[in-house]
Amino acid sequence: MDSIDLRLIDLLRDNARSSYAELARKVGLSAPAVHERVGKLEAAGTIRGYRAEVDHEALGLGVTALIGIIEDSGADTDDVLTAVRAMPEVESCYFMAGVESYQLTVRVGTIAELEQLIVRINRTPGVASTRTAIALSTKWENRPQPGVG
Amino acid sequence: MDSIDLRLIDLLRDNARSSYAELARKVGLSAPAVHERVGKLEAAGTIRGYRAEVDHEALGLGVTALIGIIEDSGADTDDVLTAVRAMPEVESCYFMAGVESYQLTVRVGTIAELEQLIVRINRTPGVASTRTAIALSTKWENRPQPGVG
DNA sequence: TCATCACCATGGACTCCATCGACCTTCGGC
DNA sequence: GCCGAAGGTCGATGGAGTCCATGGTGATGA
Repeated sequence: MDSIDLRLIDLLRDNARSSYAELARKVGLSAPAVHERVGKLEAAGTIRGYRAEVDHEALGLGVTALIGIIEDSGADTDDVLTAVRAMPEVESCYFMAGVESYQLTVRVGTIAELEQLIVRINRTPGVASTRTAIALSTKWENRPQPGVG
Repeated sequence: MDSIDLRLIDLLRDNARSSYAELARKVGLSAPAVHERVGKLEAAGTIRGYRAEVDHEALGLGVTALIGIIEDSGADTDDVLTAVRAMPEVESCYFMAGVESYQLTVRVGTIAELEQLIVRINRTPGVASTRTAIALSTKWENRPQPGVG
């Protein structure tokens, strides 16, 4: 994990479809060398995968919301987690410090669908209550942190 | 935008480095046809880009937090936004409905750095107060929603 | 200080892919 | 029924991906 690895990571976070030859030119190595380095970063889990970023509105998922979950005292946390994991609308899920055990990022097409999702989460065993905040607009998302990160 | 486009999007969200030939095999078209479809999806903005996903802990950014910003009454929203945009630690930024105008996802290396970041945000003109919640663990992030999205 | 070992980059070779042009099919409108 | 547009397949070619053998370099230990 040296500075060349970091540059490769930066380049791949900027454009994951760059060819190895292009990466090699940019970092000043040969293509096989880059190939091996990237392979090792993948094997080590430093690079987890490659994702296309989409325009959610264009795909009919124009409503983004953040939902905090407060658990029942004595609830089995794994049950809540399993139930939430089964909901495809939940894009991200963090286990939090504080009153709200989980913080979710969800994406749905309409406010009506959001309502149904909230109802479903509230009905989940172990969930005491939820708090929902709706994103009116997304300024930016998943912006890579250059240099290190 | 037909079902083949949606499948291509799903495949690219799963692995953005798939070759056109591989995508072609999976959707039952020729490679040039897939090439043209993907190019159109990119040109239309439906596909915004391709990003490598990294293990943030491995890169020394093990602390994730969510920060809500309450603005001063009468503050210029653009000033706050510009200031926050200049902070590389801020990975995502949503403009929200509710008391907290902005919701940020931030990533730093240590709690000390988080403290400094919060101080910096609080000192930003237009910011009345902030509310920070720390993620103890990330259950999942940026999970693609299959089928549509 | 020198020998040894392990690791990594290089360069070549071979296979496969990206991509362009030409032609074909299908569908809508006239 | 004909024509044009859109979008598909096919074929060719230039370049990329990837494997392998070789050589150089830095660290370790005697």
